[in-house]
Amino acid sequence: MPVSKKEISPCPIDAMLSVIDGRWKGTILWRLSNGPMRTSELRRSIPEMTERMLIRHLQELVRDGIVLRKQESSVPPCVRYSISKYGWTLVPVLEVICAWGRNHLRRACAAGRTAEN
Amino acid sequence: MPVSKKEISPCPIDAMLSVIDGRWKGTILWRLSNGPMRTSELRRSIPEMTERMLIRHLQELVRDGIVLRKQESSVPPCVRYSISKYGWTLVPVLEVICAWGRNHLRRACAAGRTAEN
DNA sequence: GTTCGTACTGACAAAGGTGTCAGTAGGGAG
DNA sequence: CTCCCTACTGACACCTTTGTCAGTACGAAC
Repeated sequence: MPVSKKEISPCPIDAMLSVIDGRWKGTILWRLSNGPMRTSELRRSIPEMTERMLIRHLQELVRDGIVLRKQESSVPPCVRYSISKYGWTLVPVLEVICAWGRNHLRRACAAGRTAEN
Repeated sequence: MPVSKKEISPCPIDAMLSVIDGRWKGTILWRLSNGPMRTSELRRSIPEMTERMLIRHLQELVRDGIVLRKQESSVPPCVRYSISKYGWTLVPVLEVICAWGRNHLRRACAAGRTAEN
């Protein structure tokens, strides 16, 4: 089930990126940062994403210890995902990334190709 | 010349990741953070990377305004790359990423699979 | 008794990033 | 005259990630 970089690189930047990297992981984490959600809730909240991808990403996030999976084995199965205590240490990092990205987008929009510096 | 995500996503996290993402970009930036370097110097300093990849990544970094290309048109061509003023705004972000990654690697090594939470 | 919903899996095709290989120009060394 | 060095390009194969499609179990609703 390949979703992110296969082997664990000793480079810390790569290590961090391998956790975040994956087409929808950022979005999933973003949704979960508002509180626990069921699989189907998550899927419906990101319509462009397929269920297959959701599950593959969730499994990786769980494997990496970022997300917690809690199953109430009722008969229509009910699984709830939430950000783990460890996962919360990731959130400030995402915020830094997000801040830079926002600035980058502004720059990309504003300057078609003006000042480089 | 595909190296990173094709279309510009409106998501700031994706925007930032598209700048960093690429097998060798982190390493290249790391090397350049010690000062300007020639193409061949860079290539030799990262032996596992091919010249082709170096150049593709450098071109993207230049396109994104992170890296500056300075050509002295002497007869054996001499091109020097350096981190731009804008590129330096990225460095603290990389440091945050790196710090988290380092911690993550420690955790991954120490805990084969011990405490989750 | 067929259909719906849940959370998932497996097989497979389509995209896209990465790597390999050869080739470019022009001066210097041998 | 040939080879080496520089920085770079183009064609192409490979492999990983992404996406599509069908199928699983089980109970509840109709």
